[in-house]
Amino acid sequence: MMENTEIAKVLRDVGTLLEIDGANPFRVRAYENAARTVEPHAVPMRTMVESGAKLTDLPGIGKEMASHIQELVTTGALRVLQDLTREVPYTLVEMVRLPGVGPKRANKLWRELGVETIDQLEAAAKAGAVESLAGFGKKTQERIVRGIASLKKRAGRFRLAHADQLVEPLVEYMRTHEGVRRIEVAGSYRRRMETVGDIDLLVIARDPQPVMDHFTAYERVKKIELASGTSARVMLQSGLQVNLRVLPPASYGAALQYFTGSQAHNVKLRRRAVARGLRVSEDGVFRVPEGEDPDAEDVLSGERVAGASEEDVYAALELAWIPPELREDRGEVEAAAGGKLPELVTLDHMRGDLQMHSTWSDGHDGIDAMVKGCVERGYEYLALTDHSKSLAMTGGLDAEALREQWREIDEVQAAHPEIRILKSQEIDILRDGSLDLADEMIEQLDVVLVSIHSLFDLPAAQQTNRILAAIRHPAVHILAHPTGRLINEREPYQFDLEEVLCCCKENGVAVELNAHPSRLDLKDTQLMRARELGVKIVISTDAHRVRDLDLMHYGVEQARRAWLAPADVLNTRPLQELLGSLET
DNA sequence: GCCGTTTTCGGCCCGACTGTTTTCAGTCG
Repeated sequence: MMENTEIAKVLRDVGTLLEIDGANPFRVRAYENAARTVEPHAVPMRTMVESGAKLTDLPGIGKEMASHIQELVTTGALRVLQDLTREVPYTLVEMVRLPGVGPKRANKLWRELGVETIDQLEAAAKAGAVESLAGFGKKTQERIVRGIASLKKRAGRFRLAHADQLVEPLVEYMRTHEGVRRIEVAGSYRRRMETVGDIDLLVIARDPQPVMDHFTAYERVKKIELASGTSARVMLQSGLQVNLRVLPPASYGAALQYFTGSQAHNVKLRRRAVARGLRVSEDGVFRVPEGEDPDAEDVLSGERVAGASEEDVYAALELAWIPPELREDRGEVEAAAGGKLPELVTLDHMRGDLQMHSTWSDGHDGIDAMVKGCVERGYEYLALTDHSKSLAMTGGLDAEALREQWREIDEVQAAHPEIRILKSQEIDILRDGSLDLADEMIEQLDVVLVSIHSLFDLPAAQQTNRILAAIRHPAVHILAHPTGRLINEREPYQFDLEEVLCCCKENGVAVELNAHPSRLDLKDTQLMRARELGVKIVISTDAHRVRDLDLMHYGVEQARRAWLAPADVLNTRPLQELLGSLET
């Protein structure tokens, strides 16, 4: 059974292989477009196929794509892909993702050097065989080596949102078993880390075996790696490893605490326990009998003082319950001991979204739809931030187009007095730090958002100066996705973030926490630093369609990992207060 | 391969940068 993300991946891979093979570029794009439709679609393709829904009604899905999707859903494979991989090695798809390597170069590397895998490419590049190829050179070769190193660093980790898509149906499936009394996902997933390596599933059940059998029988399981007693480990078809532990009610809280981690957090807790004559394990909290070595292996000796719930585990250590997002040993244990845990921001605190796009540039939905989407989510305001003109590929707006857009905004605003539409633009920061819109236009915007979308490889000093110049523009309010990273895809550009944050502070410019799960930019530790410096922070989805507005929770989760309270986040404030604090 | 129609073909976001060239292909967003 395939999820939409997996179907999208297959379609995308077919497109990439066709591209390497030199196929018609528009045909290639058709596969990419189809993937972009399938991936975020609310209804699973398998449900649509089962119910006989017309797939060709979806944008970018014609007769051919519909039949591909049908085939994938029913057989789990795609004939077209199999045929194609007889022509072009499947592994070249991965190569194309390296910065500096596109379809043409991948083709050349393969045909002229016989390179098919990343490992072979690495060997060839390190041996200096790549630079001698026509169209390649020393710099490209070095770039490839760097790209591979970066790729290997993140091997096997899934973006949180990707993991969500795989884990949610699995949890639903597990719940359908009558023996499952309670189920929780622990680990880095529960701490809402930006990427996760594997999944830890905890289940309370009286009788473990039927639950274990149910788990290993999940149709998306590719391989059962281990299954005995009360624990199992499987590999899903997506490559995600999932561990299951079936537990008795009495130790559920202790196990949940233990398997949620982090390692560093748990070490700190156990140290605290020892100082109180206690021992914490995944089975519970125990009082160490007089004269016994607290590090002894026999974990079940001594009186059990806690373990059924996480709250009582923490309470036994004289600690308030600590939200999972904080459990990184960044001072949360000390804070919990001193009653100084922060009141963390929640989704309910958010009163508006300050970055989104419409069909005026590269968004999928019109202004009216986006506004209604924000109304439905209970927001008081939103900022419409279509791109500026130098981003030609997105259909960025020049001054004239922007004025036209304002007329439409005024109309939509008149129809929706219940929400305030803030006129804004995501203005490109040009090479020299100047902005991609005339000052007389900028001055008329309610919110001025600036960001970088070009020249990612400038030397650090130059990049820093470029950003500083933009921040110093007196009209600028928000620096969007400040580091430019794409999780698992692209490293941040090189610049001095500390200097930029200080400059934001001096100039009253807020930094964005871009909530899109492929960005989450700034990241948690950087946000902590921003907050420490007194820099204002906003959380925005960067939505390109109505559904993307729901990505706000990823931003909030990341903010919680950074200890942010509602007061630290400007768009938790009512409209007038927000506008006031953007100006100062 | 999709789409829309001026309805079964012809068009499909496009401009800039980089490193390789010696006038530009390939990559990127």
